[in-house]
Amino acid sequence: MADDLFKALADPTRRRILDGLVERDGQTLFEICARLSTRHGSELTRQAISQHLAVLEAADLVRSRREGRYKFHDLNTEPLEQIVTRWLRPTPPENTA
Amino acid sequence: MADDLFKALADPTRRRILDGLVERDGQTLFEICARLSTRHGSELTRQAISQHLAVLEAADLVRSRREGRYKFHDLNTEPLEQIVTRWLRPTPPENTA
DNA sequence: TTGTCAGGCAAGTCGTCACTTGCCTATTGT
DNA sequence: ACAATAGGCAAGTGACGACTTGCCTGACAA
Repeated sequence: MADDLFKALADPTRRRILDGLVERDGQTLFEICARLSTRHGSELTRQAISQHLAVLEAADLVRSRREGRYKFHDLNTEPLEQIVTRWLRPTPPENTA
Repeated sequence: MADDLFKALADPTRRRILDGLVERDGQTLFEICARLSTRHGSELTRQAISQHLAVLEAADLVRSRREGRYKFHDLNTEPLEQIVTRWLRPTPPENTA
């Protein structure tokens, strides 16, 4: 679980995909490809991106819904929450003795 | 920079090292080895751990200070802050010390 | 129905990463 | 001085990950 999460974040392309989904949620595979190509000079194949999306889905960072021949990808930031809280000193409980 | 950070977090052993440093900061290499061995059943070589520490240092997640023949390793959580804030919807700055 | 568009599966290549082995340096204690 | 301790450097191996190529399925429009 945590393994999938950090593995997913380890790749720069996948991080850029997440960046793109923050800007605009619910993109299709081709939209994501186009974005990576124009925004950043990515020359990756559609299949490459598709595989990246699979990894992101495995980490539950991206969820997909199918509609007809389209498949939309939505960002899920939930898993990110636990990342920092794992290593940050137990934040000062403020008013808990 | 971000590249080093996520690469560093991608490995489970390195994450456990960070866990250990949260518990007890300023450990030496041998202490870290011992911890990984006892706490988790790690049977990794000293050199393996040493290399992991180098990666963590490259990501600035760990800082080391040398004293005589000892080298102490300190956790630095600073780089972790930017992780979540990258993808979380712009959170209200409110408490920026 | 046929062509096109969005996406998927599978195998193969290549590079990188984790880990080991072997040897070396520096500091400390007796 | 000598041995033991804490750590470092470098080359080699094996596995996994990123990416490509080639082909296939399913949905929609003419």
